[in-house]
Amino acid sequence: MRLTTKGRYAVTAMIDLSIHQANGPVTLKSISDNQGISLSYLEQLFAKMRKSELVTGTRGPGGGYVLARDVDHISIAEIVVAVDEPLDITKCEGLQNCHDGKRCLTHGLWSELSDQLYGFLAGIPLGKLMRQSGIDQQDRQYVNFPELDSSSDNPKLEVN
Amino acid sequence: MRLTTKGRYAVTAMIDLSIHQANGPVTLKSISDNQGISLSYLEQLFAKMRKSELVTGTRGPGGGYVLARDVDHISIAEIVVAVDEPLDITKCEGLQNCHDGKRCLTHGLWSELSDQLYGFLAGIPLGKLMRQSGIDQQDRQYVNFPELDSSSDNPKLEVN
DNA sequence: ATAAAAACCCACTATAATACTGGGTTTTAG
DNA sequence: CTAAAACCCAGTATTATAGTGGGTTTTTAT
Repeated sequence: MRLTTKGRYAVTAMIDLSIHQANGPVTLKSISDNQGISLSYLEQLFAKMRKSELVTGTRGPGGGYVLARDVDHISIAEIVVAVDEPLDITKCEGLQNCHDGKRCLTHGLWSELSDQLYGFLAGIPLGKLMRQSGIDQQDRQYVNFPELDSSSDNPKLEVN
Repeated sequence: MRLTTKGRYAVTAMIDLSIHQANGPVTLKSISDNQGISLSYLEQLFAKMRKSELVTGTRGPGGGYVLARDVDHISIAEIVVAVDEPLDITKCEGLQNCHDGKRCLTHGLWSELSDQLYGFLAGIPLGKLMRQSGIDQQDRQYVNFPELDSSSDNPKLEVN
């Protein structure tokens, strides 16, 4: 399991979507404007999330995207996995063998860690993050974070 | 907090180091051979981990690296953070302002999630992963994973 | 002393992933 | 019929990943 800026874009877009979908389908254009992500990149991300059945798109004027499921039945893990592709298995080639026929450390250990991480992110529903955004489920566009200490400029965090 | 193949390389190398350091300092050459990571790339990774005081290097013949602390006092989180650079803050520029003077969703939500993730990985000491490798603390080089179900070819995992 | 092993350092390069640009075509509401 | 939107695709710029290849210093062993 990887966790990169790409996943963050997807999660961010999904939060924006979940906030605004009460008024009907949300256009990628509006998410693009709100979150500063290019429209075409959003299209790519949503194409994947649509294939993973996290969102459904409706065409035509008044169309856009809505969540395919309730906001509390979509996990962060699902979103992240939907957009980051499985990345060709370079060394082990999916087998248990590598490095001249012996199994490498990486294979088992990272899949173990990855499993744990997946479980962790699977336990965080989109709705939880959405609620933490401090928005009152209305169509407000800009967000503040009362429960977050903004001054914690933590070196361990990497926030774009 | 990011989690990419780079972090996996670092964690893998550190596990290899922790397994072999009983016999004295471990050379990057040996880690390179064991794990199939290029020597120079390892040098880059270890330069960062040395700056983060996770390892100490000794020069000259018989030299190499050892862990700077006990295997149970180095967390996976520390290793990952040591090698993945803070990645220029593109939009918010470290401020709480973005998108025409308003605070963006991403900033607070992802740092919140990132914090949780960090806490999660901080709770996993290197020693735990090392022990899961099934090695008996001896100088055995190749590893099996009795407690892992190899047949779980899980699509959510990305294992190189 | 000298040679060799290793960290340590640096500049460059190849590959791959990220993110975007820009053009389309379909579908559908009005 | 028009326009708004999803949907699609090929290409490109930028960045990160991973590696190559050369060095210098430090230190041990001969």
